Amino acid sequence: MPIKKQTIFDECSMCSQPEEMKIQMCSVCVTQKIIRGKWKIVIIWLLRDGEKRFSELQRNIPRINQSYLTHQLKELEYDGLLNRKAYNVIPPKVEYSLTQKGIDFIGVMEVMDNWGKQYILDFKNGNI
Amino acid sequence: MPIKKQTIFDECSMCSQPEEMKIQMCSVCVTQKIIRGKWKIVIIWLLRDGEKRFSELQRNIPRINQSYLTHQLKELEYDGLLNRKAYNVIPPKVEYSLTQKGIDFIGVMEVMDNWGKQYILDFKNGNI
DNA sequence: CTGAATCCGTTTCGATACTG
DNA sequence: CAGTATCGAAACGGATTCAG
Repeated sequence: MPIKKQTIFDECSMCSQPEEMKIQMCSVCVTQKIIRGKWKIVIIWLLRDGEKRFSELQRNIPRINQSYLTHQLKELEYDGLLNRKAYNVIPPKVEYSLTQKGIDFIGVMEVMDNWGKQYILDFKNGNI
Repeated sequence: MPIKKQTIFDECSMCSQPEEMKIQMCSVCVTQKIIRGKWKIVIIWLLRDGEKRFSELQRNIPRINQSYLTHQLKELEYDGLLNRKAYNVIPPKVEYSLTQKGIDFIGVMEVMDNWGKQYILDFKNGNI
């Protein structure tokens, strides 16, 4: 799984369309791509309190497998949402933390949280 | 692709975990699942001004194929974000519109839009 | 016009084993 | 401890054909 640069910028679904079809979606699409990975929002959420080591993340996301966690972290790093700080020691030690952009993203997740809470509530009350 | 009921409620990635690992993620996960489908946010966005016919949606999302559009619409309908109104005429006529829950979701997308705009800006300025 | 059904390639994700 | 490498299953999504 080679990742060289931003993973979310390849192309927006709409912005390659003819002018009359273009809608202001690119920015929403970019944001969507950030969180399409199954575990990315969990990773960001776990890092909101401060930096964590690889193994801490792994412990807190029990059903993720190691290689995929690495992959998701790498994508988030290349996309500029988190910092990776590797200490040159044995055994290895790597700490991940949110960048400013990652911190800002928490705001998006809070809105998602609100909407989702209400959705779940309505669902339980049989309104959906 | 059979869809019987809510597509996003199967289970949250985290809430089946032991208590000490459970984090308040379910509501965020639910919201994420709404928009994981490649075209769902575009569909919702296109419907924000009012109801549209199937063919209008198809015209406005040129690169989607018909059967997949049907599928995405069905999921959004079952998940309670949009209404499907079928007229019993020939040729067939079906109109889609947002439910209240779908309208509320626009708010989430606006926050995503803001974050994404800033992200794109920072990217263009070489800050990412 | 609005689907349904089928086929099929791609991407995502999980399991496992190995490395410095 | 924090990765790589490899394999395979499952989900996603596109193309095509058919139907009322």
